[in-house]
Amino acid sequence: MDRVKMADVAREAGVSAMTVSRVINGKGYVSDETRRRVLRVIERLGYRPSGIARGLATRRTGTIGLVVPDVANPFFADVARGVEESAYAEGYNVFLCNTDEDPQRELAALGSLEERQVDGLILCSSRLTEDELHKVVARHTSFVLVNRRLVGARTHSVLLDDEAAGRLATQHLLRIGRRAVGLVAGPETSHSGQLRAKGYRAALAADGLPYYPEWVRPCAPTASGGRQATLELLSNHPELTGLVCYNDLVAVGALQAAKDRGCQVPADLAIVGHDDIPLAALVTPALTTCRMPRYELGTRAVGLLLEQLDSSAEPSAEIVLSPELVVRASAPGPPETEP
Amino acid sequence: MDRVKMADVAREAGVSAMTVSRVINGKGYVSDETRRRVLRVIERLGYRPSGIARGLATRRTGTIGLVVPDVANPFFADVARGVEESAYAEGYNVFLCNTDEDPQRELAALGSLEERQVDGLILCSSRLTEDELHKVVARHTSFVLVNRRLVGARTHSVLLDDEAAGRLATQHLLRIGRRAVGLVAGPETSHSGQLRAKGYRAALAADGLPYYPEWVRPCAPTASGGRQATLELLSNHPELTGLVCYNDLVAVGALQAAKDRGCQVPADLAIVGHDDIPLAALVTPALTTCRMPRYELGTRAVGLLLEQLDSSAEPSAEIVLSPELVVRASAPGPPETEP
DNA sequence: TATAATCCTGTTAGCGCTAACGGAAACGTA
DNA sequence: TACGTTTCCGTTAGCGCTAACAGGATTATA
Repeated sequence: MDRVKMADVAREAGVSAMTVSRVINGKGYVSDETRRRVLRVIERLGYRPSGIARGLATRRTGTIGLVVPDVANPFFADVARGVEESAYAEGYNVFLCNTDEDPQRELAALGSLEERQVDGLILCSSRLTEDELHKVVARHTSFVLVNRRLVGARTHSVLLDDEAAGRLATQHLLRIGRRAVGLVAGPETSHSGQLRAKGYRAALAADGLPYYPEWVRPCAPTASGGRQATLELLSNHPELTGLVCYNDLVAVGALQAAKDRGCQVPADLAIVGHDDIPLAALVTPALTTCRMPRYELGTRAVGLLLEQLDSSAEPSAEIVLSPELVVRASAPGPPETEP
Repeated sequence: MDRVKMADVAREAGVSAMTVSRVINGKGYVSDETRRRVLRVIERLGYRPSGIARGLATRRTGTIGLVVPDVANPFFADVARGVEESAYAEGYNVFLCNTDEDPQRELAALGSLEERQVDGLILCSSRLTEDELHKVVARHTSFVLVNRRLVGARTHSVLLDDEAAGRLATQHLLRIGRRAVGLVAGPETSHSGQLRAKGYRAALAADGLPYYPEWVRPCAPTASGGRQATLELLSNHPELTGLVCYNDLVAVGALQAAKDRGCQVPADLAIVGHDDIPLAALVTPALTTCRMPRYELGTRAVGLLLEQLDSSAEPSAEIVLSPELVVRASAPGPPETEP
């Protein structure tokens, strides 16, 4: 039992395949009577056009490739959701490739998507070297980087202002009177982590406070990484009254470490995370955190990509999305002051 | 600048396009010398075959469609990861469609995937009616249902034993001496929820305990739904010493409700969740839960799908995956007994 | 040496659709 | 009425690859 082809519909409707194509694509001219006749046959035969054949003829597949390091990470899941819903609304389908944080997997996925002739590519938090990334970008006319910049390339990017996030988190602690504020910094190789640390230092300087490197600890980007780094920090520096954490997962580890040491949160130690993943609101005490608009990362990336598809030789564009402080029990806001 | 075609490679290598195809696909006979010459030209020109053209000629696209209700839900994210990694290992790419729990979106996604001529479809936790589902299945030769059964259809399914999960969770509480065990049941329309409730009742009966309907409360499948239902249960039935919860999110809500009422967990009230999402290990106290092998749901679904693709007219197969109890602080195990 | 099988390569037709163009009829305007 | 424009439909060629077959050369065996 073969699939119904346009030629089958054409024969039954007594028109050419090209007329059927015109009806389906709403192009050119078709009389109302002819259109009705064709649509009736389409309905009766249950015809569905072949996107494959269409892609070959038009050199457009109506697909977008999205490459993410780990779809089970709530951060990337939200980006994927943003991409998928925006793309779907514009009639595109998304090929999602998960690379398990492996650059080799990433290169393979990109190659595979090229063979499938996706109309454009969105590459999220790439783990490739700058060299590799330049080569990849050169092969595609429509490409958007998410959460990564590439200097010297005609590439669109959607970024998060990680420096502002680090500053905002630190400022909040300073504003509620915490003067001994440490940083659980995440992986030393993390570009986001470095920018958040820069924001931390900038907030201290803006308040005229000294920066103590011994109050800063790198860690794995996991709850247990955060727990361990916090235990070490608190045991060497019991004077700390606040902690800025690389992300919410690390902050949950810090909560656990505080409990391990009989430290009350927020009374003895106030804690601030980053990202506002769903977990942040569900732990006790709920986390104060810098919310990063992940879903919007996805939707804006699609926006940029579609602009590229609709026009040619655009100069590269860069969108930077700003964080927003979400105040919860782990670091409550300052007391209300009378106006 | 046009993409390099097989014909370009053929011209430079001084062979026909068909020989290039043979080299690329490792089919038929090609002399070593010719193969080397062709591969050199492929490398030099940076040729990548068109998967689109190949799909049209071979009627195989090397793609699998996966439809999930919410990719940001950790349950489905893990299924997606399992599918993607298994498929990738077999040389397939996955089209992931997110339906936002909307049956109309689901039907649209399925139609779209049909046009793209995916080689097979995996439909996860479908929200379609039985009628609708029958119609969808009839259009595809290769189809796998995940976490849903369809009676009267030649369809493969991969299922979770939700009844066993409910039984296991309840048995654990009974084993640690909790005789007044309630159930926060999740949505009344949830098939999984109904099976877990059945398992709860079976475990009570197996211990010769009476079933009290007033100890059972439906709720939304969210933390706040769980919190509210638990508050109501505890206020009407302060005699309860244990709670089985529909899933981990609902169980976190129950933790919050217990704290609201000054109830110590597990001393006054032991709590068990379902699914073992990452959150379960990160809250305090960490949740005892029934771990459902979501990643394996995905990998087994791909396995079944590939079997279908490799042979014809297979009878329908059904795989049922079993839960596993993960004991944590919210409901610790029984004290060790001397052998 | 004759025959059959294997190796190697090229040619042909087709997968299912669409861009581009052409021809005819109908319509609008001067 | 003549001319230009619009509407309507069909034909042609092609998108980039591959299944199937054919023809010639080489190898193995009786």
